[in-house]
Amino acid sequence: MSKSLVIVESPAKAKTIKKYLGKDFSVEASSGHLIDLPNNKLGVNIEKNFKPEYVVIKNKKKFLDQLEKASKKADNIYLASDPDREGEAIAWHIVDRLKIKDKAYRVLIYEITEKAVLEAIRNPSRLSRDMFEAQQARRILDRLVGYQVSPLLWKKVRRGLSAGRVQSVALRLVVEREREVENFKPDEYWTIEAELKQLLDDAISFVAVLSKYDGEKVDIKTEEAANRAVEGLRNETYNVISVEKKERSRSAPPPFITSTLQQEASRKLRFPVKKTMTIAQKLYEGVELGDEGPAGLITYMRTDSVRVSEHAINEARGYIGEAYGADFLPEGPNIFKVKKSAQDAHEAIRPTSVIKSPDSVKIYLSEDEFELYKLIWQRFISCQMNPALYDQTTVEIEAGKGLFRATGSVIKFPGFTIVYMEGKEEEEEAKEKEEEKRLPDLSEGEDLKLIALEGKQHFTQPPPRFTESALVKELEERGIGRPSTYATILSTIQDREYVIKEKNRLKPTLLGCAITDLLIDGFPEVMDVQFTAEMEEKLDEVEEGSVNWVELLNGFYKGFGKRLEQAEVSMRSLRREGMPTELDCEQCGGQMIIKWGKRGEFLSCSKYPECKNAKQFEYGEDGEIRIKEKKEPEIRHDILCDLCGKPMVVRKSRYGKFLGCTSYPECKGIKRLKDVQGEEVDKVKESGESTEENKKESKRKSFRKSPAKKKAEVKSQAKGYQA
DNA sequence: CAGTGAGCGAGCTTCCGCTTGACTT
Repeated sequence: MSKSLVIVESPAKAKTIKKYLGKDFSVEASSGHLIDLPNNKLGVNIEKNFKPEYVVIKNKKKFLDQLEKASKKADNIYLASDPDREGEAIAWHIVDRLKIKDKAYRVLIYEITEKAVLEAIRNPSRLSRDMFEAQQARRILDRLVGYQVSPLLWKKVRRGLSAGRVQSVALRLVVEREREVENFKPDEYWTIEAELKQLLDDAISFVAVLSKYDGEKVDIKTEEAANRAVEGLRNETYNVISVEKKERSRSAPPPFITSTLQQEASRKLRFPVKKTMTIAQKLYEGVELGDEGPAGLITYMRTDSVRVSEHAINEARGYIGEAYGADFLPEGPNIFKVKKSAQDAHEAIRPTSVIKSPDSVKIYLSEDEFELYKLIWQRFISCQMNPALYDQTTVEIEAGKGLFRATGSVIKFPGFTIVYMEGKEEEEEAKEKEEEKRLPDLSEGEDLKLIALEGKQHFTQPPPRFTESALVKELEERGIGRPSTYATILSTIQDREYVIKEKNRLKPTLLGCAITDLLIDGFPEVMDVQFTAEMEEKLDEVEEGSVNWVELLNGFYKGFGKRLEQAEVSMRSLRREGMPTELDCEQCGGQMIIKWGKRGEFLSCSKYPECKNAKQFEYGEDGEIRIKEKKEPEIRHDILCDLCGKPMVVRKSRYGKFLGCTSYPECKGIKRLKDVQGEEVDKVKESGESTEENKKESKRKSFRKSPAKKKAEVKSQAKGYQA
């Protein structure tokens, strides 16, 4: 009997698939990519048709060795990495490295059900060079941008900065939103609201809003105009002229994909994007369920598709029929359309088994795991349920020249909302509440009693800053970034101090704004939000075999290479000009800017040389700038240097204070404080103080580095001490 | 007890997209 090896990406997936296949199959996982461009250099030979240099990724050698061992025992090797561009490249690199072309087959598994897996294994194909080359082109393009523009920023702005096709556009979106907020001029407007009720004794009141006056749409800008309108309408008769009832239905939202899961977990559970992904990973990999043993509770959490396996739909329909009754179960399954740009390699995020209701597994989960699982479970069940039905009533009321309007909405049938309601952003939520008010049963021609009539002042609102998940939504809609990278994009732009979180919303720093402006100026094509979409179109052509991958890169580099050369000379140097800050100069009121001296960054007045104010500073927790007041050295004109006769100055060392010559380093004259005038030696006190000194010492050593990197250096130093 | 300061400047930073353990603190 011949032995077969199946290679997948995820170890959790390997475990599941193993159960479906017989003992003639062994299943191994690659744990993602094994081969990549080198980390420490460009690794692309631009002159030689962009020839890439491939190396084994650090820490991945053992996975490759493991695969090699397993492949030697196998007669057939099925490469079942994910059925998308990256998966194809993973497969290609493995075949290439292990030299197993003769016994290698490609297998495309779209859903992890027994039936689908067996069928996929039964229909193997060959690897696709075109698809691999599309991935290679994508990879090289990103490398060319990232590894050539970033060094430009080191040179022009500050060390450690970064730029890239994805992160720089994400940053741009945040910066542009901020500018919309800044430039927003709130407009005043007024609404006229009438509180009315029927002429019956126990009638309940409702509110109608003036929509037209004298046949014109209401547009009131000032308090005076509002008062005039109120006065003109106060003594009119309020008469119902039309009552319109309409049935409205709302359909269930599709099951989760990565971006929508992140949004809902953020709105409903207040989870940051990263937390959502960590918990989802845990639910996917498996949770110990008492006697039952470990089980993966959800399908794969990094997906861009709303597709659901037939098996899962049937299971959900069975559950809905039983738990909620036939009224809630549609005649056929609800099918959702997969976005055209989706790679569709995985199913939607759903429970692996609907039977495992949130409550039935609650005791095995942490609070957060339970909440996220409940969210995923409910969303999935609800997506196969009937729409909710509402009765919406619109009433028009005439009062002299004024026409008032009131709307109300009553739920008739809850449908899917009995299980799950989609979360709303604060702004939307307020609006919806307005619309969901009840109206009394009114009839045409009926006169109403006016209880109150008043003008209400409003202001138009600026667009809100992005939350983390709102930015992910925006990126996803524009096809920028992938489910596996959304969380890292957010950390990157925050780690670089391009963006900070303020009240849970993303706000660009001055550095972020400055970098964005430089990049838009120097690389307008790459910074265009359309760039990725256009790149994807061309990658599709490479996949189809109609365009060669080198051709694609040539086309891109023709313009980009020129931009690089240009930017090298013409990009503004913020190192020279100074980086703007929020701080004002205390001497002349001008703006303080960060400049670069021989000793690294310092704060300088932008009016230099007219104003010579300068300050030392350091970066605090959130990248904010903390001024270090520099003490003027205490010059002792009464004490003179033994060697050259100049005055001496009190200096500090790690051992305490001493006197040094003012003309150091030309003159190295030194005196001890206690030797002059019998003064007390200002000794450095106990150990606590001296470690404080040591800290300062190490900080100064690394003050030229970006704060994010400081941590890394402290680590490597600690290692050095131990060795 | 002895010794201390300032500054030069080597080598380093970085991308996007797959995936998890392997690290110390």
